[in-house]
Amino acid sequence: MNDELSPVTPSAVRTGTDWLARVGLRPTRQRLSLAAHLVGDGKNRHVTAESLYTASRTAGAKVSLATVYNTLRAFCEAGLLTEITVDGSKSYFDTRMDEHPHFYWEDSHRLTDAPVEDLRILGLPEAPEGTEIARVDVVIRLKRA
Amino acid sequence: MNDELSPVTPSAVRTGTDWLARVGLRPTRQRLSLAAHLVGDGKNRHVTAESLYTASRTAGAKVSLATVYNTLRAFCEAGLLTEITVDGSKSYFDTRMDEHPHFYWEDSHRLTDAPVEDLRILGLPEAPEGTEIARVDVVIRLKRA
DNA sequence: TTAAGTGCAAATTATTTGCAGTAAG
DNA sequence: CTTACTGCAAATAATTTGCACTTAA
Repeated sequence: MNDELSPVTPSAVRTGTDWLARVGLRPTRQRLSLAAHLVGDGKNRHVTAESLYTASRTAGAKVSLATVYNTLRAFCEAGLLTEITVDGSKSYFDTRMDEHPHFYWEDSHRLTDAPVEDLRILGLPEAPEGTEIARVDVVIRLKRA
Repeated sequence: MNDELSPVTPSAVRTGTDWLARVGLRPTRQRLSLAAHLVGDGKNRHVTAESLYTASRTAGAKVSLATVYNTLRAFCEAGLLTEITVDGSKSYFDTRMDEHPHFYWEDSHRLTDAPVEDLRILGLPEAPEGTEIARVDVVIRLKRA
């Protein structure tokens, strides 16, 4: 639920290491530090390249922004993250891999999980000929009341 | 359903003129030509700045890309269009203003209306304290079967 | 050792903006 | 006339890439 910073404890590093090992990604220093931030405390997180970069550097890690971009892409391709688009300008990355709805806070530009255990989408159309449904994205846009 | 080109007939121009008049936007040559493409045939359409620019020029209109961008933005602010984000890289603009789900064709990067009259979303969470739901976006991502 | 990963800086892509010229009311 | 609109070209923002260097296996 909290989104940006998780302390990079030894156990966080361990978790991150396993996370990478699971998909056969080479555990480099920077990947480990990014992984620790992403999954270190077991909670799921929503980051942008910029926010993860800032968080990592603040925690003392030495990574370049380009590597953060490349790493996020690599994690996505390996199936460790999902990319979510809500804002047009930037991409968000979510550590939670199952299909679930999001809150998008329009004023602060933040993305969080929507607390829904019982969301039901009924009457979903068939996928047209020759296609299949890859995913259904549900984004609940919130504005200040 | 068809998305890019609509013939710019006299009646299309008339429709476009009314469309602009409704929100008090000055009917300049380029706005009229873009409007004719967008709502000229009464069907709703999904365009990107680039696709509308190309379509307009192909039809002989003289507009600059910058003006297409500015105009799309103006139309949005005036409540004539909705901006939809699915792709991260580009923005799509929809002439249909009510809340409705979309198909996003991942291979061709096209956006169309999903044919659903009876889509029901149940169990939607409450908007958190101090916020209200601005809109719920549903995007059905299609991939080649 | 050796292919994969990293970090710059330069390149790309989508979009916005400044400002001089043009046209609508 | 007068203010809004248009069209370039230059500016910006997010992201990617080329390439020499480093490092995990």
